[in-house]
Amino acid sequence: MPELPEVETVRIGLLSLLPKRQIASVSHDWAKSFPNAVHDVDNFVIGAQVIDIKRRGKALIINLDSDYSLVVHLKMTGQLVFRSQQQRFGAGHPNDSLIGKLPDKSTRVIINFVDSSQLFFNDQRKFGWMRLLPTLEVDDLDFMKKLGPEPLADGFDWKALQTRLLRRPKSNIKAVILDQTVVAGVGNIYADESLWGAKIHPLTIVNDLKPNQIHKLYDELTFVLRLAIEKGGSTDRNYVNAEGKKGSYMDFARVFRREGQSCPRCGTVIVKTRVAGRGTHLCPKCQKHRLTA
DNA sequence: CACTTGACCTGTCCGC
DNA sequence: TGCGGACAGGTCAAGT
Repeated sequence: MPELPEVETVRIGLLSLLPKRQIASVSHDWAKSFPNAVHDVDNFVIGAQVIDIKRRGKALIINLDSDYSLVVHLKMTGQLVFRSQQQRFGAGHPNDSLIGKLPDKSTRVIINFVDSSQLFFNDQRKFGWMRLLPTLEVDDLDFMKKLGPEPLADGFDWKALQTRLLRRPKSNIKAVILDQTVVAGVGNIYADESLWGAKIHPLTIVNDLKPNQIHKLYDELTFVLRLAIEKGGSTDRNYVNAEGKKGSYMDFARVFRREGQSCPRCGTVIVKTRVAGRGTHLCPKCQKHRLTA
Protein backbone atom coordinates (compact mmCIF):
# COMPACT_ATOMS: atom_id res chain seq x y z
CA MET A 1 0.00 0.00 0.00
CA PRO A 2 2.00 2.89 1.20
CA GLU A 3 4.63 4.21 -1.16
CA LEU A 4 6.53 7.48 -0.85
CA PRO A 5 3.49 9.79 -1.28
CA GLU A 6 1.36 7.85 1.22
CA VAL A 7 4.13 7.70 3.81
CA GLU A 8 4.87 11.40 3.29
CA THR A 9 1.17 12.17 3.79
CA VAL A 10 1.18 10.24 7.06
CA ARG A 11 4.35 12.07 8.09
CA ILE A 12 2.82 15.48 7.47
CA GLY A 13 -0.28 14.48 9.41
CA LEU A 14 1.65 13.11 12.36
CA LEU A 15 3.85 16.21 12.39
CA SER A 16 0.77 18.33 12.97
CA LEU A 17 -0.59 15.99 15.65
CA LEU A 18 2.18 14.42 17.73
CA PRO A 19 4.97 16.86 18.68
CA LYS A 20 4.99 17.83 22.35
CA ARG A 21 2.69 15.00 23.32
CA GLN A 22 4.08 12.86 26.12
CA ILE A 23 3.81 9.08 26.06
CA ALA A 24 2.09 7.52 29.06
CA SER A 25 2.11 3.86 28.07
CA VAL A 26 2.48 1.50 25.14
CA SER A 27 0.60 -1.70 24.52
CA HIS A 28 1.58 -4.20 21.87
CA ASP A 29 -0.05 -7.53 21.28
CA TRP A 30 2.23 -8.69 18.52
CA ALA A 31 5.89 -9.19 19.31
CA LYS A 32 7.09 -8.89 15.73
CA SER A 33 5.93 -5.28 15.51
CA PHE A 34 7.84 -4.33 18.58
CA PRO A 35 10.74 -6.70 19.17
CA ASN A 36 12.66 -4.56 21.65
CA ALA A 37 13.03 -5.56 25.24
CA VAL A 38 10.34 -4.21 27.51
CA HIS A 39 13.12 -2.54 29.42
CA ASP A 40 13.91 -0.22 26.50
CA VAL A 41 10.29 0.79 26.18
CA ASP A 42 10.11 1.51 29.91
CA ASN A 43 13.25 3.60 29.92
CA PHE A 44 13.13 5.45 26.62
CA VAL A 45 9.51 5.58 25.51
CA ILE A 46 7.40 5.94 28.64
CA GLY A 47 7.53 9.57 29.71
CA ALA A 48 9.21 10.73 26.49
CA GLN A 49 7.80 13.44 24.26
CA VAL A 50 7.58 13.30 20.48
CA ILE A 51 9.79 15.97 18.97
CA ASP A 52 9.83 15.33 15.22
CA ILE A 53 8.63 12.99 12.45
CA LYS A 54 10.89 12.17 9.53
CA ARG A 55 10.69 9.96 6.46
CA ARG A 56 13.29 8.03 4.49
CA GLY A 57 12.00 6.12 1.49
CA LYS A 58 8.89 4.34 2.71
CA ALA A 59 9.97 4.35 6.38
CA LEU A 60 8.78 6.76 9.06
CA ILE A 61 10.94 7.88 11.97
CA ILE A 62 9.31 9.24 15.11
CA ASN A 63 11.95 11.08 17.13
CA LEU A 64 11.54 11.21 20.90
CA ASP A 65 13.21 13.59 23.33
CA SER A 66 14.82 10.59 25.03
CA ASP A 67 17.19 10.44 22.03
CA TYR A 68 15.42 7.25 20.96
CA SER A 69 13.32 6.86 17.83
CA LEU A 70 10.50 4.65 16.69
CA VAL A 71 11.09 3.51 13.12
CA VAL A 72 7.98 2.27 11.33
CA HIS A 73 7.53 0.47 8.03
CA LEU A 74 3.92 0.11 6.91
CA LYS A 75 4.69 -2.42 4.13
CA MET A 76 1.44 -3.37 2.37
CA THR A 77 -1.38 -2.77 4.83
CA GLY A 78 0.05 -0.75 7.70
CA GLN A 79 -1.72 2.28 9.13
CA LEU A 80 -0.69 4.86 11.72
CA VAL A 81 -3.87 6.49 12.94
CA PHE A 82 -4.19 9.15 15.59
CA ARG A 83 -7.24 9.50 17.83
CA SER A 84 -7.67 12.66 19.86
CA GLN A 85 -9.10 12.71 23.35
CA GLN A 86 -12.33 14.14 21.87
CA GLN A 87 -12.58 11.38 19.26
CA ARG A 88 -11.79 8.74 21.82
CA PHE A 89 -14.53 9.72 24.22
CA GLY A 90 -16.88 11.31 21.70
CA ALA A 91 -18.16 10.36 18.31
CA GLY A 92 -15.01 8.69 17.03
CA HIS A 93 -13.56 9.36 13.61
CA PRO A 94 -15.73 11.20 11.07
CA ASN A 95 -17.71 9.18 8.57
CA ASP A 96 -15.47 10.15 5.67
CA SER A 97 -12.60 8.29 7.26
CA LEU A 98 -12.09 4.58 6.77
CA ILE A 99 -11.65 4.06 10.47
CA GLY A 100 -14.33 2.40 12.51
CA LYS A 101 -13.95 1.12 16.01
CA LEU A 102 -10.48 1.32 17.57
CA PRO A 103 -8.65 -0.76 18.39
CA ASP A 104 -9.71 -3.26 15.73
CA LYS A 105 -8.63 -6.73 14.67
CA SER A 106 -5.57 -5.39 12.89
CA THR A 107 -4.26 -3.24 15.75
CA ARG A 108 -0.70 -4.25 16.72
CA VAL A 109 0.53 -1.38 18.86
CA ILE A 110 -1.21 1.40 20.77
CA ILE A 111 0.72 4.40 22.05
CA ASN A 112 -1.23 6.15 24.80
CA PHE A 113 -0.39 9.79 25.42
CA VAL A 114 -0.67 11.56 28.75
CA ASP A 115 -3.45 13.78 27.37
CA SER A 116 -5.56 10.64 26.58
CA SER A 117 -5.00 10.83 22.84
CA GLN A 118 -3.69 7.67 21.15
CA LEU A 119 -1.69 6.50 18.16
CA PHE A 120 -2.66 3.14 16.62
CA PHE A 121 -0.37 0.99 14.50
CA ASN A 122 -2.69 -1.27 12.55
CA ASP A 123 -1.49 -3.86 10.08
CA GLN A 124 -3.81 -6.44 8.61
CA ARG A 125 -1.20 -8.51 6.83
CA LYS A 126 1.44 -8.24 9.57
CA PHE A 127 4.25 -7.46 7.14
CA GLY A 128 4.95 -4.10 8.74
CA TRP A 129 7.21 -3.45 11.70
CA MET A 130 7.98 -0.90 14.38
CA ARG A 131 11.40 -0.74 16.01
CA LEU A 132 12.85 1.25 18.86
CA LEU A 133 16.47 2.34 18.77
CA PRO A 134 18.73 5.27 19.63
CA THR A 135 18.14 8.14 17.21
CA LEU A 136 21.84 8.24 16.35
CA GLU A 137 21.67 4.61 15.20
CA VAL A 138 18.72 4.99 12.81
CA ASP A 139 20.93 5.70 9.81
CA ASP A 140 23.05 2.65 10.64
CA LEU A 141 20.17 0.21 10.16
CA ASP A 142 20.96 -2.05 7.22
CA PHE A 143 17.60 -1.14 5.79
CA MET A 144 18.47 2.57 5.79
CA LYS A 145 22.04 2.17 4.57
CA LYS A 146 20.95 0.30 1.48
CA LEU A 147 18.33 2.84 0.38
CA GLY A 148 18.99 4.83 -2.77
CA PRO A 149 18.52 8.61 -2.97
CA GLU A 150 15.22 10.40 -2.41
CA PRO A 151 13.71 11.09 -5.84
CA LEU A 152 12.33 14.47 -4.75
CA ALA A 153 15.53 15.70 -3.09
CA ASP A 154 16.99 18.98 -4.33
CA GLY A 155 20.09 17.66 -6.05
CA PHE A 156 18.39 14.67 -7.68
CA ASP A 157 18.11 15.49 -11.40
CA TRP A 158 17.61 13.29 -14.44
CA LYS A 159 21.33 12.64 -14.80
CA ALA A 160 21.38 11.38 -11.23
CA LEU A 161 18.48 9.07 -12.05
CA GLN A 162 20.37 7.83 -15.10
CA THR A 163 23.42 7.03 -12.99
CA ARG A 164 21.30 5.12 -10.48
CA LEU A 165 19.39 3.15 -13.14
CA LEU A 166 22.63 2.09 -14.79
CA ARG A 167 23.56 0.16 -11.66
CA ARG A 168 21.27 -2.53 -13.10
CA PRO A 169 21.80 -2.09 -16.84
CA LYS A 170 20.50 -5.50 -17.87
CA SER A 171 17.25 -5.58 -15.90
CA ASN A 172 13.88 -4.36 -17.04
CA ILE A 173 13.09 -0.79 -16.12
CA LYS A 174 10.12 -1.62 -13.92
CA ALA A 175 12.12 -3.95 -11.68
CA VAL A 176 14.84 -1.29 -11.43
CA ILE A 177 12.65 1.62 -10.39
CA LEU A 178 10.97 -0.64 -7.82
CA ASP A 179 14.42 -1.47 -6.41
CA GLN A 180 14.73 0.60 -3.24
CA THR A 181 18.53 0.55 -3.43
CA VAL A 182 18.36 2.32 -6.80
CA VAL A 183 15.86 5.03 -5.82
CA ALA A 184 13.97 5.12 -2.51
CA GLY A 185 10.21 5.24 -2.24
CA VAL A 186 8.82 4.16 -5.62
CA GLY A 187 6.30 1.31 -5.49
CA ASN A 188 3.99 -0.41 -7.91
CA ILE A 189 1.42 2.36 -8.38
CA TYR A 190 3.83 5.16 -9.24
CA ALA A 191 6.09 2.86 -11.25
CA ASP A 192 3.18 2.06 -13.60
CA GLU A 193 1.97 5.65 -13.68
CA SER A 194 5.36 7.17 -14.48
CA LEU A 195 6.23 4.56 -17.13
CA TRP A 196 2.94 5.31 -18.84
CA GLY A 197 3.71 9.04 -18.66
CA ALA A 198 7.12 8.49 -20.24
CA LYS A 199 5.70 6.07 -22.86
CA ILE A 200 8.14 3.36 -21.80
CA HIS A 201 7.21 -0.33 -21.78
CA PRO A 202 7.94 -1.79 -18.32
CA LEU A 203 9.97 -4.65 -19.82
CA THR A 204 12.40 -2.31 -21.59
CA ILE A 205 15.98 -3.13 -20.62
CA VAL A 206 17.69 -0.20 -18.90
CA ASN A 207 20.64 -0.25 -21.31
CA ASP A 208 18.23 0.17 -24.23
CA LEU A 209 16.75 3.39 -22.85
CA LYS A 210 17.83 6.54 -24.67
CA PRO A 211 18.89 9.58 -22.62
CA ASN A 212 15.77 11.50 -23.63
CA GLN A 213 13.62 8.61 -22.38
CA ILE A 214 15.33 8.65 -19.00
CA HIS A 215 14.93 12.43 -18.86
CA LYS A 216 11.21 12.00 -19.60
CA LEU A 217 10.92 9.23 -17.01
CA TYR A 218 12.52 11.53 -14.43
CA ASP A 219 10.01 14.27 -15.25
CA GLU A 220 7.05 11.89 -15.05
CA LEU A 221 8.20 10.14 -11.89
CA THR A 222 8.75 13.38 -9.97
CA PHE A 223 5.47 14.72 -11.37
CA VAL A 224 3.35 11.77 -10.20
CA LEU A 225 5.05 11.62 -6.81
CA ARG A 226 4.44 15.33 -6.21
CA LEU A 227 0.87 15.16 -7.51
CA ALA A 228 0.16 12.14 -5.31
CA ILE A 229 1.45 13.92 -2.21
CA GLU A 230 -0.82 16.82 -3.11
CA LYS A 231 -3.76 14.41 -3.41
CA GLY A 232 -2.97 12.78 -0.07
CA GLY A 233 -1.76 9.54 -1.65
CA SER A 234 -3.66 6.63 -3.20
CA THR A 235 -6.29 4.61 -1.41
CA ASP A 236 -6.83 1.39 -3.31
CA ARG A 237 -7.95 -0.72 -0.40
CA ASN A 238 -7.08 0.32 3.11
CA TYR A 239 -4.52 3.09 3.07
CA VAL A 240 -5.47 5.99 5.33
CA ASN A 241 -3.55 9.00 6.60
CA ALA A 242 -2.89 9.88 10.24
CA GLU A 243 -6.45 11.14 10.61
CA GLY A 244 -7.98 8.01 9.11
CA LYS A 245 -8.84 9.65 5.78
CA LYS A 246 -8.36 8.28 2.28
CA GLY A 247 -6.11 9.71 -0.41
CA SER A 248 -7.54 10.68 -3.79
CA TYR A 249 -4.75 10.02 -6.29
CA MET A 250 -6.62 6.99 -7.66
CA ASP A 251 -9.16 9.40 -9.15
CA PHE A 252 -6.33 10.78 -11.28
CA ALA A 253 -4.56 7.50 -12.09
CA ARG A 254 -4.10 7.01 -15.81
CA VAL A 255 -3.35 3.27 -15.95
CA PHE A 256 -3.05 1.80 -12.46
CA ARG A 257 -6.06 -0.45 -11.77
CA ARG A 258 -7.65 0.78 -14.99
CA GLU A 259 -7.36 -2.35 -17.10
CA GLY A 260 -10.22 -2.56 -19.60
CA GLN A 261 -10.60 1.22 -19.65
CA SER A 262 -9.40 3.59 -22.36
CA CYS A 263 -5.92 5.08 -22.34
CA PRO A 264 -6.50 8.79 -21.65
CA ARG A 265 -3.88 9.65 -24.29
CA CYS A 266 -4.83 7.46 -27.25
CA GLY A 267 -8.00 5.58 -26.33
CA THR A 268 -6.51 2.10 -26.62
CA VAL A 269 -7.71 -0.38 -24.02
CA ILE A 270 -5.36 -0.57 -21.03
CA VAL A 271 -4.07 -4.07 -20.26
CA LYS A 272 -2.80 -5.70 -17.12
CA THR A 273 0.15 -8.07 -17.22
CA ARG A 274 2.82 -9.30 -14.87
CA VAL A 275 6.31 -7.77 -14.75
CA ALA A 276 8.91 -8.26 -12.03
CA GLY A 277 6.38 -10.43 -10.23
CA ARG A 278 3.94 -7.57 -9.88
CA GLY A 279 0.62 -6.67 -11.44
CA THR A 280 1.51 -4.20 -14.19
CA HIS A 281 -0.78 -1.83 -16.08
CA LEU A 282 0.08 -0.28 -19.42
CA CYS A 283 -1.19 1.07 -22.71
CA PRO A 284 -0.05 -1.37 -25.42
CA LYS A 285 -0.06 1.38 -28.04
CA CYS A 286 1.69 4.18 -26.13
CA GLN A 287 4.17 1.86 -24.47
CA LYS A 288 5.64 -0.27 -27.24
CA HIS A 289 8.13 -2.97 -26.51
CA ARG A 290 10.52 -4.29 -29.14
CA LEU A 291 9.44 -7.85 -28.51
CA THR A 292 5.73 -7.09 -28.47
CA ALA A 293 5.56 -4.37 -31.09
C1' DC B 1 27.74 -12.24 -8.73
C1' DA B 2 23.13 -10.48 -10.61
C1' DC B 3 18.72 -11.43 -11.15
C1' DT B 4 14.29 -13.85 -10.25
C1' DT B 5 11.18 -16.32 -7.38
C1' DG B 6 8.92 -17.63 -3.14
C1' DA B 7 7.75 -16.61 1.61
C1' DC B 8 5.90 -13.76 4.99
C1' DC B 9 0.21 -12.99 6.56
C1' DT B 10 -4.77 -11.95 6.19
C1' DG B 11 -8.67 -10.66 3.57
C1' DT B 12 -11.32 -10.32 -0.54
C1' DC B 13 -12.93 -11.34 -4.92
C1' DC B 14 -13.95 -14.44 -8.68
C1' DG B 15 -15.35 -18.71 -10.77
C1' DC B 16 -17.43 -23.17 -10.15
C1' DT C 1 -23.82 -19.72 0.10
C1' DG C 2 -19.83 -22.47 0.05
C1' DC C 3 -15.25 -23.45 -1.30
C1' DG C 4 -10.71 -23.30 -3.66
C1' DG C 5 -7.50 -20.46 -5.81
C1' DA C 6 -5.55 -16.20 -7.29
C1' DC C 7 -4.32 -11.86 -5.97
C1' DA C 8 -3.10 -7.47 -3.11
C1' DG C 9 0.33 -1.36 -2.98
C1' DG C 10 6.70 -4.32 0.08
C1' DT C 11 10.82 -6.47 1.31
C1' DC C 12 13.88 -10.39 2.42
C1' DA C 13 15.92 -14.92 1.90
C1' DA C 14 16.67 -18.50 -0.94
C1' DG C 15 17.22 -20.34 -5.39
C1' DT C 16 18.92 -20.23 -10.35
